[in-house]
Amino acid sequence: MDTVAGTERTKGHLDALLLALLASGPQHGYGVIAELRDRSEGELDLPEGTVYPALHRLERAGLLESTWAPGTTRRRRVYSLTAAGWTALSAERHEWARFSTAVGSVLSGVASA
Amino acid sequence: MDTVAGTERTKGHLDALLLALLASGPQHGYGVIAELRDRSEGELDLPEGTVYPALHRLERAGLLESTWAPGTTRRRRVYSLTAAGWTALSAERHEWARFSTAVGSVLSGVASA
DNA sequence: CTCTTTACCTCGATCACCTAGGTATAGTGG
DNA sequence: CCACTATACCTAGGTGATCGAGGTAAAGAG
Repeated sequence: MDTVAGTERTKGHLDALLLALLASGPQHGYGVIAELRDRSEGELDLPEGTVYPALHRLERAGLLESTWAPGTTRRRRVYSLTAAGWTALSAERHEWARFSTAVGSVLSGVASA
Repeated sequence: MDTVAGTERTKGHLDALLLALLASGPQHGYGVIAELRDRSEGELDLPEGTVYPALHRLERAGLLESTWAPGTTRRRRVYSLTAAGWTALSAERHEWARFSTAVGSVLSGVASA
């Protein structure tokens, strides 16, 4: 079957995913993709063309910072959260909570009126 | 504050929301918007420019059918699920479950490797 | 008789995301 | 030693979902 991304959309939650993943520690682009796949049990398999530009954008926005990995054989740009990134992550988590609760209650057919 | 939609972010789950809402019974466009708002406690406040075209699209796709409400004073196009619509809803529910589980486990920082 | 609410509709812009393409290095099997 | 695969990075441009803005009309409220 189709994993969510690849054929489908990450649906506006890309930033949250990237920030959350980098909350466990610095990671480079290719590694981010792999870990996202692992943690979601294959469900989230984002293309490079999605992830790299997003990392650049988050860095420009001041939520991430990066350095070329020192002492590594292969060239790797390693990203980590800035203070602003942690704040943003917190906001994203709350938003996800609100959003998923809202969608969940509609999908499960809860009438509130 | 910002509700999720309006600033956007319903991204990709629109069909699921509309089908799920109509699963509780036939409803017209304006009513769909209002009920979505109620059931999500104001969180999902979708603009008409989003909902009406989506209903038309779902009808063209054979997932919904509509009639002009008989005996109503005001003109209302009432939508209800077709058999295909119920099937699609079931699929959408599963997909939401998989997607939200995946995002949830990334956001909560679960390492599976 | 005006204002607000209900109720419908569509065009066009925006922007997030993906596809497709490209570079280069390190390890592996023959 | 040479091809192949995996790692690792990157971007230009297309596409399509969603929304903003605008428009019509009838009904109830004041």
